[in-house]
Amino acid sequence: MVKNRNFIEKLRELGLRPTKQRVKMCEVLFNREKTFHFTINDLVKMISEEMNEKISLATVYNTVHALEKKGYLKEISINSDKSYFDTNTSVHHHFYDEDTQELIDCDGNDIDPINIKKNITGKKINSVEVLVKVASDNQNQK
Amino acid sequence: MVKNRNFIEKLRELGLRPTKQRVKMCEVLFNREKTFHFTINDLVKMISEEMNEKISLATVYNTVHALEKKGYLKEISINSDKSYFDTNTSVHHHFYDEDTQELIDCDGNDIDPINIKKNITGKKINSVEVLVKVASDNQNQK
DNA sequence: ATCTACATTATAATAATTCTAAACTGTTGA
DNA sequence: TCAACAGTTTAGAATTATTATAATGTAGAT
Ligand SMILES: [Mn+2]
Ligand SMILES: [Mn+2]
Ligand SMILES: [Zn+2]
Ligand SMILES: [Zn+2]
Repeated sequence: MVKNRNFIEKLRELGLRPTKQRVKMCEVLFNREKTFHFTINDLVKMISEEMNEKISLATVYNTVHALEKKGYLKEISINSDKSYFDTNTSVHHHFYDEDTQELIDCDGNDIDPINIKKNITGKKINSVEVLVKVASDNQNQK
Repeated sequence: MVKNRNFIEKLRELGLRPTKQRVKMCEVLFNREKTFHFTINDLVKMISEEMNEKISLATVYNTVHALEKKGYLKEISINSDKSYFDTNTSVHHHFYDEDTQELIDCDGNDIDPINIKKNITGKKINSVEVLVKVASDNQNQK
């Protein structure tokens, strides 16, 4: 989503009413240089730091899912108890640091294109994603 | 885990007491020809079908996690609200059918080995897993 | 301005997972 | 033999993550 822009217009274009909750969330999510990864709880914390009134947790879920459906957020699968979201909606792979529980984007040329030789009859491929789990090198050292 | 075997011995070898709950769970999980994927709820259903007394949900979680730690179960990441587990503990990739919410194993030669060119300093790679999401071909057809 | 239909919010409910107190079991030593 | 004790295991209670829905808000239509 375009940075430093009137999110009111932008939300209207998407068919979403530009409520104060949504505009604030868009500012927190998209008014920045780099894309980033977050959990719902991270986001709630970020919002409350920038805002006096608090947005209800359910509304944060609602809006995140609305923006996901419109293609402005992506959900990332991790072996974990909570969902991660990504403001980088391009097709890309991830490193997951099991020590810090942080996601790191894989650049296009960090991993060669994946060639899938099998195909499931009647099904088409929607996405191909690689997850590389990493952890501290000196975990079990002598 | 070896099929058609005395799970009592086997559990003892792992340092787990062979309680009736655990032995029954091992039978349900490992006394079969092929490996399979399941959610905790799937497993509870399978157990109650084969057993009169029911095992508490917390115990199912405990035992699944114990077997996972011992390397006899693997957790699989999916964009979803529940965890999937796999009795196939080898390194392998998956197709995920978004229509039926079923996991399908990728054979070794369905996907070429993934070459990771980037490395995170001080971190070692623990796993590299590909998830291929598929869905019905004629979803949005004219 | 008022009505109406739909969109949105946020509380209440549910589902998934974990915590922990009570029950169990294996070991030790009288 | 068999308490006493120290883990271990179970499962009900508690917590956390997510969703359902009742209440509230809003954009036309009249
Ligand atoms: Mn989602
Ligand atoms: Mn786990
Ligand atoms: Zn990313
Ligand atoms: Zn598998």
